[in-house]
Amino acid sequence: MPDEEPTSIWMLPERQERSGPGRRPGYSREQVTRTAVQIADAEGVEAATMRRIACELGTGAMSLYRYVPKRDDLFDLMIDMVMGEIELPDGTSGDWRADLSLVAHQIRAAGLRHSWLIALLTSRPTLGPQLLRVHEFALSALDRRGLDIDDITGFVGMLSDYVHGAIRREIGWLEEARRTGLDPERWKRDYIGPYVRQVVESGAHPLFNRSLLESRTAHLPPAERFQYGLDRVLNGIGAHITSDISR
Amino acid sequence: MPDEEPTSIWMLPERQERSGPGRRPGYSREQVTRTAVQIADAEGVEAATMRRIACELGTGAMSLYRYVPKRDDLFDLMIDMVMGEIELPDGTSGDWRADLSLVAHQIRAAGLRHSWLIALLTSRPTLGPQLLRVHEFALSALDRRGLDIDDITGFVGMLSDYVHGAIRREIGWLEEARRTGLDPERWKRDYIGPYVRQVVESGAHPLFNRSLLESRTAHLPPAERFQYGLDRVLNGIGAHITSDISR
DNA sequence: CTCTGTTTGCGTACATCGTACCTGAATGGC
DNA sequence: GCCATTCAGGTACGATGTACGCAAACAGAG
Repeated sequence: MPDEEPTSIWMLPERQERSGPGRRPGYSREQVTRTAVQIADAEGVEAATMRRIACELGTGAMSLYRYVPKRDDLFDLMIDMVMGEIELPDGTSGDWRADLSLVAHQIRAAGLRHSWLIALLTSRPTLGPQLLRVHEFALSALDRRGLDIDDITGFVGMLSDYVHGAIRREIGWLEEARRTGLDPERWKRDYIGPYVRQVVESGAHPLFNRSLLESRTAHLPPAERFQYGLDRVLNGIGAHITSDISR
Repeated sequence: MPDEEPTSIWMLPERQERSGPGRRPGYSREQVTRTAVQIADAEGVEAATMRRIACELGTGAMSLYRYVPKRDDLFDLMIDMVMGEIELPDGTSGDWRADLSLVAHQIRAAGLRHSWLIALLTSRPTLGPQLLRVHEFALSALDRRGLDIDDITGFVGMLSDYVHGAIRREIGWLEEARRTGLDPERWKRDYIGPYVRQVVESGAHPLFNRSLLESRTAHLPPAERFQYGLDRVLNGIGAHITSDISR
């Protein structure tokens, strides 16, 4: 029956190990996904091709299609595997600020460990079980605080937007240098450097210049810069919480 | 001299129209970019291949490389052309809230007109002249309000993150349906629908369920929903402005 | 054990992509 | 009119996702 009707990867169960006579599957969906994640970590997501993953597993490219319907579905699986690395307590603590900070820092850590994560996560809507788990934790951190569900959803979205944007700003240029093949040093000096210098020296963008030259947080450790922006987002949320002694 | 050393597209001038004897260029960088934008608008950015663009212009694929070094550079040019559509007054009005709202709504409009814009814009750091113009306007809207440059940059980044995220949420599912080739109706009913229903019925994510089922803004016109979140972001900024009667 | 039906492993093949290279035509200066 | 120069565009290469089909492996029936 080759006419698999197209359905979400999360609805499509993996081939059972013992469904009847025939060869036993030599690999698993989870194993394929883990290999793809490892390759993407080491060489970028564009290196995680079907052939390369299969080669790493010691098999042929087409074998992977026994475990994953399409390459895009594999991306969803990779995202969800990495979201599974995010460790959260069983329930919220009651301190919404601490809970949301925890989620934010955990996602940042995952995004730094896997530099392809944010690009994939924001390139397409995906709703894997692990992502849902993290999302639900963030939502419940703001529950029972006098906010209606639309505000809760909106604030979590706002936080999410900030985290994704901040991580992108943190690794964006580095990733771009790697993607073009140049080493970051040379890329910065010979490729983007001259242009930025020209823009600065033109004097046409005074505030942009100040944000480059006069910034103090720009030379802060990235983690502190992240926290700096995160605090502003959390303050924005706190301003809408009536009993806002942050707990 | 074919050893063009790699440099930013913004530093690489277009071939002069009259540099010496030889044929006159039949096209222009701007013309190639506009064609690419039109194709991407109509059929998605993945349809704007070098061959397709050239075909549309009535020429061969390789001819385009006389105007654009690489395909990625063409993406930067497309982004900047669309950012050029954003109309802003010559200077800020003095009402920072109105100015930032204007930028946000203009970017949203551009993102809806060109459904590929946000995906490209957030997939790689780019700094074209038109993007710089818009960025500078947003920065200067918050200038002279008692904020230091780090706060100004941070708030504009926060706003930018929200706008990108909100647009993605607005067109994300629609785009995904188009990308997979199914019509949105069928995609929603047969593809993602059953999974979401299963998630909801499992009852494992009560707040996620409420955000789907009890939301009032979810059934609001998209423009109002955008404004709803935008107001929250602007409130967050306003809370940090000392003389905050919004002007 | 032998046979048979089922399921997986995987090689082959195809369409499509970006783009390196090369040939030939067009064109302005002498 | 000749020539150096420059662009148009065909051909070609390597890489991609993946449709297709065949051979191998294995469980159960006889």
